[in-house]
Amino acid sequence: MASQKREYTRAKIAKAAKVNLETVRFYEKIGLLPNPPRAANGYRTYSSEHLKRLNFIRRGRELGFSNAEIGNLLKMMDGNYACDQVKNIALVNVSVIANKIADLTRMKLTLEAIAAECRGGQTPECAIIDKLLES
Amino acid sequence: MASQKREYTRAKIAKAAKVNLETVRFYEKIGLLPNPPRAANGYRTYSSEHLKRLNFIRRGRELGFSNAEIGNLLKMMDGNYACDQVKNIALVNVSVIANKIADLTRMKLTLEAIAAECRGGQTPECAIIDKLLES
DNA sequence: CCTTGAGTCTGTATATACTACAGACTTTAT
DNA sequence: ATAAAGTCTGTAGTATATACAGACTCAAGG
Repeated sequence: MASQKREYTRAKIAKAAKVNLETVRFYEKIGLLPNPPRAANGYRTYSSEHLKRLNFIRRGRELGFSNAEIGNLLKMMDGNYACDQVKNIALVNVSVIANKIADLTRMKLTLEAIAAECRGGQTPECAIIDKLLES
Repeated sequence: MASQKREYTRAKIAKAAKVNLETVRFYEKIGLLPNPPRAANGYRTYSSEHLKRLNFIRRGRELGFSNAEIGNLLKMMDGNYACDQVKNIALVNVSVIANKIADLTRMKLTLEAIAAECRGGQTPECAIIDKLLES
């Protein structure tokens, strides 16, 4: 018995999946989360299937997948997928992340170097401004 | 003689400052770049002052400053500024960047670990999907 | 039963930082 | 003279949400 057949309101499922209340509706709008059935009053009624999917999305986001990539992973999950394809998407992401880290590291070093030259204080001369103005 | 009193069209200044043509107009719209005088035909005529500013903006962006922060730096440059304030902005940025690097590093390690467990191949079971579905 | 507060509904606006396009006009080159 | 290239404006789209207004419904207390 993996998950019980529970029902959730939007606020409840948002809390359970640790995403923002409005984000749930947003994911429905962009097709990541299937539209839940509505009660007689028009209120959405989510199931544990929705919760599982929302958790999947959140974890994917935490690992740096774009919503489009998560959509692909979900589509694969729903249809037939080969492990190869999934692994490929993951590895592409690893290299994208590696590039971002390299960029940020370069930025940080430069910024630290510039800031270190700055004497601070109340003087109107500033090494940082000078550096940014350099031709 | 730092910079000659040259004039530039939008395409020319964009190229000279290494920013996208449309981005120039965008920076005017959000107030980072002062509106240039217009020729009789309505065309913008930029000066070397504009080029200096555009270069400043680009370099700032490359160092991870937001447009709002660059706006502050430019305002300081135009008025009276104290080196202290500038340095502060720079150092706040260093720590923001450091946090981003830490986040990305964590993401990358997790993703690599998950991908390493994946046998690949054409099987429909996938350690990556399983990991994302984990409760 | 009535009121009040909380929850939900929809559509739309905001934020960041651009990029792209349509339709009209001007300038430049052949 | 004509065609290509550049410029103008306003607006829409990208990605990823978040927030709000105004209407409606529901649950609890007196």
